[in-house]
Amino acid sequence: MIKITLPDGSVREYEKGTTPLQVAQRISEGLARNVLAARVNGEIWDATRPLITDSTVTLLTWNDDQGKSTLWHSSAHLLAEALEALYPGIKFGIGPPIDNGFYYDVDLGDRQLSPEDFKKIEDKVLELARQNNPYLRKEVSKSEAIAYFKEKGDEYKLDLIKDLTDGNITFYQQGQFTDLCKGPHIPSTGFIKAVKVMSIAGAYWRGDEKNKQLTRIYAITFPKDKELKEYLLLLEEAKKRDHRKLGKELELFTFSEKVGMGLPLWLPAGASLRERLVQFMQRAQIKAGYLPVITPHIGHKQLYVTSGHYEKYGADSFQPIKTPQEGEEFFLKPMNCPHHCEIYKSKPRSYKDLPLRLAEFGTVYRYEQHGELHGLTRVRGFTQDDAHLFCRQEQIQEEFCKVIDLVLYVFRALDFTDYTAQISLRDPNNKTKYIGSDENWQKAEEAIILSAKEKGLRTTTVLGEAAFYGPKLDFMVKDAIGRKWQLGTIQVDYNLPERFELEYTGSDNQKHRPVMIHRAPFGSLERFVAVLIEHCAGKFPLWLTPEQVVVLPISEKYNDYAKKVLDLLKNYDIRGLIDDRNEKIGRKIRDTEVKKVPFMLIVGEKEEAENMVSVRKQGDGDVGSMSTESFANLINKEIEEKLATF
RNA sequence: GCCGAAGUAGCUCAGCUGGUAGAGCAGCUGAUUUGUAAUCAGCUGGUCGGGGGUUCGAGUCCCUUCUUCGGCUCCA
Repeated sequence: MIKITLPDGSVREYEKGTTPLQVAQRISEGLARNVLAARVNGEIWDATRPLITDSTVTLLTWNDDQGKSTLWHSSAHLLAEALEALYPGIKFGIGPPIDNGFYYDVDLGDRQLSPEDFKKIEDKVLELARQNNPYLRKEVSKSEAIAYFKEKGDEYKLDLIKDLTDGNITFYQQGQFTDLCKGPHIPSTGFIKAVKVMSIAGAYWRGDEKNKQLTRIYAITFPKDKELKEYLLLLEEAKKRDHRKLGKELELFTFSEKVGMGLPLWLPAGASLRERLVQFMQRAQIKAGYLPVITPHIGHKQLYVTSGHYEKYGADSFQPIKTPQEGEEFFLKPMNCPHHCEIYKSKPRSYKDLPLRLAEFGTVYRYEQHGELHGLTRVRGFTQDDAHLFCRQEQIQEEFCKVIDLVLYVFRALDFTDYTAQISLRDPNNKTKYIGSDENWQKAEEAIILSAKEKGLRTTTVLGEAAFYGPKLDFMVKDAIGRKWQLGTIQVDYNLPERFELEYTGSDNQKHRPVMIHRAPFGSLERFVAVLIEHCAGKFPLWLTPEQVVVLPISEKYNDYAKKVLDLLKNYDIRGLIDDRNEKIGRKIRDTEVKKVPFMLIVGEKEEAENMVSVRKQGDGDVGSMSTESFANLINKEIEEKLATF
C-alpha cells in the first residue's frame, strides 16, 4: 500500500499502482470525468500513470493552467493524427501547447494548405476524438526510437532524438499515431470536444532561418463546445477593441508611408490625450521628489560606446548621422540613460544629494525589424516616461517602494484593477554572466522582494530572468477581457554607473559608486495608450478622454444657448464641443455615442427657459436634467476622487 | 530580415473565367428647424499601392518593388 496526500491535506492509502485517475474516481465520478492530468510530487503526470511510491497528488482539470496545456498538448498529437490521415507521408516537427491553444509544425512536402482546408482538418480531428482512443505511454530505448522514425522517414524527429539521452525517451500513442513525447497527456481523446484551426504560418525548423521552413498550424481545442463559442466571442471582442481600428475611428493617431513606417503621427485628439497622461505623471513625480531634465534626441557616438549600446546594437539600428566634420558621428538616442548619466556627472555629488531622481519624457528611436512593427505597441520612435534614480545601495528598497506606489496610482487612475508583479532574479547556477558584486546582487534582490511584500503585491518570482546588469520587477496587468500585458518596469542597474564611472562622496569622505534604478510606470506612452485603448474599448476615463461633453442643441434655434452652456463648462475646465450641425437630435446623439464621448447635454426650448441642461450618459441614456453648474461640479468631483489618491 | 495573405474613393467594402470602375458612410450644396442611437434630395470624389511586362484590350494574368495583416526571429 502507498500513502497519497491530497491538496486538502488528507492522506489516504491505496494499493501500489493506483493511478491518479483512480484516485479521482474514488472521490467522485464527476471529478474523474474532468481529470486531465495530475501533479505528482511537483511533476505533471498522466492521470493514468501508476503511482508506485507515497506521493502528494493534485488532480488537474480544465480550470488549471497545467490541465489546459495538457489537453492542448494532447490535442496537438490528435491534430497530427488527423493531418497524417488526410495527407499521408507528411513529416512532423514539434507540437507544443501555447498560451491560447497549440500548434504543430509539419513538413507538407509540395502540398499547400489554405484556410479552405481548415474545416476538413477540424472534422477529422473531431472524428478521431470521438473514437476516444487512450493515450498510451511507452518507454523506449534510443535505438528503438531511432529505428521507428527511420522506418517512418521523419528526419525532424530523428534530429530531436539525437539530443536525448538513452533511457529517458518515451513515446505516446493514440489511435494510429505514435509520437516522440515526454508527455504528459490526457487519458483519452474523448476529452476533446471542440476544435478550431486558427491559422497557418511559416516557421523554421528549430527557429533557425538556415533550416527548412515548415508549416505551422495553429489550433485550439476545448472540453466543451460552449467554451469554444465563448472563446470565439472573445476574439471578436478583441477585434472590436483593436487599438489600430479604434485609433483610426477616434482619430487618435495615424501612420504615413512617407514619414516612415513605425513612426506614429499623433492627431489632435490623441496628442491631447497623451499630453494629459504626461501631465498626470509629472504632477505625481513632482510630489515624489523627481527632478525634470531634458536631453536631446541625438548623442555623440562616444556616448553609446561608453554605455555599451554601440557595441551591442549599433550595427542593427539606425545608422549614424554624419556631419561636415570628418569622422564625427551622432546616433539617434535609443535610450535616455546615457544622457542622464552625463547629467549626474555634471557636478560632484555628495551622499546628501542621493537619491537623485532625474525624470524625462524622452523620445527614443530603435530600428525594430520590419515584420515586428505593430500599431502603437511596436514602433520605431516612442516616448518613455523615463526616470533614473541614483541612490546608495541601502536606499534601493525605499526607492522601490516609492516607485511601486506610483505604479499602483497609475493603475488605479486608469482602471487597471487586476495585476501581478514579476520579480526577475539571477540564475543562481550561472552567476558569472551578471555584472556587479555577489553581495550587492543579493542585497538588491532582497530589497526588491521585501518592497514587493511590503506593498502587498501578488508576485511571481522567476530565476534567470534578470538582465545582466541587475534584477527587476515588472508589472503584468490583465485587461478588461482577460488578456495579459506587461506594463510598468523597475530595474536595478549596476552596469551603467560602472561604465560611466559615476561617483559620490560618502560621509566617510571616500568616493563611492551609486546604484542606478531605471523605472517607467507607463513604459512607452505609445504602447501604454494602445493597451489602454484596448482595455477600455476606447471609452477612456473621464479625466483623460479627449472630449468630456458634447452639447447638443435640439435645433439651430438653441445654438446660442448651447454656446452659453459650453462657455460656462470651460470656466470649470471641462472639455467639450457643440454639435451645431443642422441635424435631428437622434442623429446627433448617435454620432456622439459612436465617438464614445462620456456625456451629452441636450438643450432645447425647455432647457433654455429653465436654464438647465438635459444630461445623457454614454451607454446609459437619459439621466435627467440639472443646472450646468451642478453638472460641472458633478463631473469635476468624480475626476478629483479618481486622481486624488496619490 | 524570412514565410504566408492582402492593398480598389477620406472610411468599410463589391467588382465571376481579361472588355475600359461601383455601393454605403463621410464631404459639399439645397430643402427641412427637428426632443434622446442614422431626415430627404442633388453633387463632388479613384492614373484600382508604385514600376515593368503579356494582350487589340489589364483592377483582373505574369514579374518586381513598397506598405499592411498573420506568424517566425529579435528586443537596451
